[in-house]
Formats: sequence, C-alpha cells, structure tokens
Amino acid sequence: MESAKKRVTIKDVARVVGVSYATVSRALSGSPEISEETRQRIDAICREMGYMPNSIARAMVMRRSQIIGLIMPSINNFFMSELADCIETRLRRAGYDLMVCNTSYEPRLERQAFELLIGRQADGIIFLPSGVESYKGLEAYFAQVPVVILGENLRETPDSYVSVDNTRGTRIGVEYLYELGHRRILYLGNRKGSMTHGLRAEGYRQACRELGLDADMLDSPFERSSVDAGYTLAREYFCENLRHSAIFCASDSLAIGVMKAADEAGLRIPEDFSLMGFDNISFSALPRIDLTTINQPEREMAEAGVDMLLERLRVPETEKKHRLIEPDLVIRSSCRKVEE
Amino acid sequence: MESAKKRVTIKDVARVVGVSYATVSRALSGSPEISEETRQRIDAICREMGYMPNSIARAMVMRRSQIIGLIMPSINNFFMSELADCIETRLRRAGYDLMVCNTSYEPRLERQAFELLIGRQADGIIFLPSGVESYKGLEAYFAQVPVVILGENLRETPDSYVSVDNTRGTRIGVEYLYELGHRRILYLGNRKGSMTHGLRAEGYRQACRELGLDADMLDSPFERSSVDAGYTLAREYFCENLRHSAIFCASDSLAIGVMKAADEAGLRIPEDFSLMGFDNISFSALPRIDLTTINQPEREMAEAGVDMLLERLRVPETEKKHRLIEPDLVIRSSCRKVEE
DNA sequence: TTGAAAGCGCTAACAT
DNA sequence: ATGTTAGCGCTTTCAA
Repeated sequence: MESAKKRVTIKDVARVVGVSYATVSRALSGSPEISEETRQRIDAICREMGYMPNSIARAMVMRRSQIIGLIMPSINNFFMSELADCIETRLRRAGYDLMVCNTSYEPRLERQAFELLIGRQADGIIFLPSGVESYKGLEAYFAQVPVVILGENLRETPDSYVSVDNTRGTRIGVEYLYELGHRRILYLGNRKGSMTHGLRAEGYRQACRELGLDADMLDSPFERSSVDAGYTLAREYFCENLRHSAIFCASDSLAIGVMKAADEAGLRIPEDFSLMGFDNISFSALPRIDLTTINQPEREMAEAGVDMLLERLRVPETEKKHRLIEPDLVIRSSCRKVEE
Repeated sequence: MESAKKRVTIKDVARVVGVSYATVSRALSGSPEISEETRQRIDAICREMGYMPNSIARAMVMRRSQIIGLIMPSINNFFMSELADCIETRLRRAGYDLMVCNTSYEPRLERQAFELLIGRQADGIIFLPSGVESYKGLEAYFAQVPVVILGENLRETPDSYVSVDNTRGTRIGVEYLYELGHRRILYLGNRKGSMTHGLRAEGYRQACRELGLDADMLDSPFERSSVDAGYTLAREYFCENLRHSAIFCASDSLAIGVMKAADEAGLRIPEDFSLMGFDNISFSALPRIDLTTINQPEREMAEAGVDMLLERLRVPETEKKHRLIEPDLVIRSSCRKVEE
C-alpha cells in the first residue's frame, strides 16, 4: 500500500472537475483568465483529493527549480551552522528551498557538489570555500550558475562575495587593547595559506605600525584553528617568561586553548595577561570563558549573501558585487586595563 | 551571456556523436547492451561538450528524486547540527542529496515542510519533531512518504524512530553519582510537556527508588532548556542552604547555567557539590567547563536513522522499527567522590 | 473563458 | 547494438 501510492496529479483533478487539465493548471497558478466559479470548484476538489503540485515537473518546464545550493565544509561548525540557519530561513521566505552539500574541506567534494547542484538545476549557489586554494578549478562552474561566495575574502576574484572585513577586525582589536594600555601585544595563531588569516594578520601589523607598537607574531603550524592548536601553541609560549601583556588570537578556538594552557600554568586572565579572540563563536559567551572578541555578524553576512544572490537571479545582468561586512568588538571579561 | 546559457542535453551530444539520443542515455547509464567503441566516443564527447545530466528530468521519469528531506527545528543547535552533518555525509555516500527545512519549533512550518518535500518528490524524510505535540496532525503525510523520526521518544507512534534511551541515561548518571558516594541528588530542570524530559525524569525516579534515595526535583518553568534557565533556577536554589551533594541537570545547557550561578555564589564545583549534565554538547568538553555528562551518540543516531530510512526505501514492505540508542557516561571533572 | 497540443530532458519498452 | 517512441506532470502558446 505504502509504495503503491500513485499521487494525485493535475489530470486526476481535471477529470473529476470535468475540465481540461490546462484549466486546472491555470486555476492553480492564479491566472486571471479564468472564471471565479471554476476556480472555486477546482480549489475545492484539489483540497478534497489532496492534490499536491509536483515541483519537479514544474521546474522542468519553467526552467527554474527554486532550489538554491549551499556548499560548505561542514554543517557542524558554530560559524557555519549559524550561517546555514540564517540562509535557510531567508531563502525560504523568498520561496526557495535549500539543498546542502558538505565538502569536509575536500576540493574533490567541492567540485562534486557543484556538478551535483548544477545537475539538479539549482537556480543559484552559495559557496563557503574551504580555503583560497579550493577556489581554483571551480571557475568553470561560475559561468553556469550564479554563485555568491561567503566567508573568504577573495580579493582577486571577479565573482560576487560577502565577507567580514578581517583586516578591520584585528585593527579594532589592537586599538582596543592599546586604549586599555597594552603596548606589548602578541598575535598568536596566524596560519599561512588562509586568506582570512592573512588579512587578519595584516590588520594586526597595520595597527601596530600606526600605533608605534612592535608587531610580534607566533604563527601556527596547524592545518586549522582549534582549541588544541591554541593550547599547544600557548604551552610552548608559556615556557618562556611572559613577555607580553596581551595575547590576541587569530580565532576564538585558539583563545580557548590559550585559556586552558594558562589555567594549567597558573596564569590568570586578565590579571596576568589580557586575551582577545576573533569570531565570537557561541563558546565565547559562556560563563567561565567569557572571552572578549571580534564579532563576525553571521546573520548580516547570511542576509547580504542571500540578497545578493536573489538580486542576481532577478536581474541577470546585475554586476557582481563585493561586500565587506563590518565586524565589531564584543567586550567581555578577558581583557583589562593596565599601566605600562 | 550568463543567463542565455542553454545547457548541453543528451540530444546535443547525440547529434554530435551521430547516434540516437537513446544510445547516449544507455551509454551514460552504463547499460551493457552497447559497443565499447560507441561508449568511449560518447563519453569523450560528453566530457568535451561539458554535458551534465539533468537530474530533474531523470527524477521525472524514474519516479525517484534521490532527495531526502531533513525537517528540524533549527540547524543552529549543537545537537542538531551534528546530526545534520552526519546525516548529510551518510546520505551522500548512498547517492542521495539532502534538502533541509528549518521549522523554528513552529508546527505550521513543520506541516509546510512536509508538503514542500512531498511536492519535491523527496524519496524519504528524516524528521526531528519540535516536540511531542507537534507530531499530531502530521500523520497524514506519513502515509505518503517514508518518514523516520529522530530524537523524540514517541512510544505510542507506530512509525519508525530512532532515539536515545533517555530513561537509561539518567539512570546511568544517578548510579554513577551513587557510586561516588552521593546520597542527596537534586534533579534540576525537568520540563513538563517534553517527552524527552519526561523520560529522563522517569529514569531519575526509577534509579532513586532502586537505590533507596529520596527523589528531589526542581522543575523548570521555562519553555526550553538554556544556560539562562539553568542560571535562574540555580540562583533561586542557592538562596537556601545547599541541601544536596550533587545536582543532576536535565541538560548540559542547564548545567552550564548552574555553573555560572555557583561561581557567583562562591560555590566550587566539584568541591561544594558535584554537577552532572545530559547531552554532551560540544560546550561541555571545553576547558573550564569540563562537565561530566551523559552522552547522546549523535553519529550513531544519525547513522541508525539514515540506515532505517534507506532500508525502507529499498524494501518498501519493511516494517517500521523503533530503535533506542544507548547513551553513555562521559566522565570529566565536575563530579567527585564524597563520604556521606 | 476554456481546450488541444507541444515540449521541458530523460528512461524504457519495443522494434529493428 | 542501436533507433523509435511514448510518457513522466506540468506550463504555455495557439485556437476555438
């Protein structure tokens, strides 16, 4: 019984109502050229028979699927799941459905996701690249379907993208620490090979230069930022004497790792040193963590990305735009005023 | 140019190769009744022309979309995003794509999601209900498409579901605390109206009865479990003298709120009281939080749910199964041994 | 206002 | 081994 379910089609309805199925189609799509009476009859019968339009057939002839693809490294990531959530909600309100593809940071899966979504006739794609490198080799797809890139600052790309202004973010952070009196600020966890991190590091350098501070960076050899990476890095650093009054971490995860190492080393935050993160992941707001950090406004990013994509769908000639979202400082308890 | 992109179809390929388009279809679908030579030629031309199969057309005639819908309250939730992540990965490996629908805990959006996915010809649906109540009124859809329910224990439903054994979870927790010497264990944060929470509370009561302890519960008047809810509840509780040696929270979020209240009240964990959570959300593993808790094996749940659904797709007569996943204890540092 | 018919890209049954 | 053709459910001319 369950599998023998032939669904009710427009034809079935037409037969019952006693009109041609074109008429039913018109009634359903709210065409004006139809009498109020037949429309009512058709509506009633549709409800009665439990008719549900087949959007696949519809997409076929309309050449629009009303599907947007979301390609991202992982759904299970504070930053990304927040983005995904906002994207879904906003797209749905605009009448689109979301198809999600995990890439697990694998370029191979990124390619595959594009092909799959194009095959599914997705009307557009929102893409969170797993890194700058991954962007290469994907350009061919960008000609086939409107794509908006989210997250990575791809300055050189001519494609639409939305990103947080990472450079601005670290500048804001350094300036804040400076105002608190900090003059020896370590920047911890910079990763080469990540555009995002490169820009954050750049902001740190710029701010130091302008404020007349020594830029001092402890790079990360790890593939990705994580609590463990921060912990490992900080442990090493704490072996020597504490030469800085503040540590600015390239990401919140790293900062939390630094906290752990500090706790173990008997160093207090912010009494012995101030700690600043970047991202404002949900962890950072927790009691006991309560990390001062630079916030990436995910909601705003998601909305900007979706709107940009929808705009391109509505007006195909729309030129590709770049949009930098302004990050902001979230003051919690991990930084304190000092006299130097 | 961008919007004038007529995609390459099977017919275009056929024309170039000089065969009928049925032949191309056969070649592509790996039919054996075709000469190796033409297959090679077709493959080559397809690649050359950048042909990508239109899965919509395919779904239309095959009457299988290879799409699975995932209906859940929110993508942005530690437990759920982890589930979504695993579900996506496993489905993709099985050749399915995932369409995600947020319901924001609104029954109206749950209904809408079902209709939408059925309209999209989804082959099956994985459903995380926002609550027991929400289950009502949805039964009609269950007849139209195979559905597997994840998360909620819906004992009465005849439909397929996978859930963690919540009752067992709290029992494990109480037994552990008992072994550590605790005899006065408060159960904090029980919410009426949630099946999950009802079962957890039940486990607590059972264990207390069997171990000869007094069951003592501090119910939560809040709609959902959250850090704030736990904080508020605990603050109130700490106003009086600490009458318990351990607090078992109905969820990790609550437990973290309790931590915050304890910190403010100058109570130390686990020195002044032991604290146990339930869920093992990613927060709980953080340094400074390090909460002993009951783990819900999300990966296992996701896999069981996906497998159950795929099995029903393969063998439509498969009877609907219920599967309870065994939770397990994660020992961290928030509970300690006591002499009573 | 309504009906008839073509066609979206593809698969599969039937011919050859 | 390959071609012909019907048809999946729907929208949209074109006619009536």
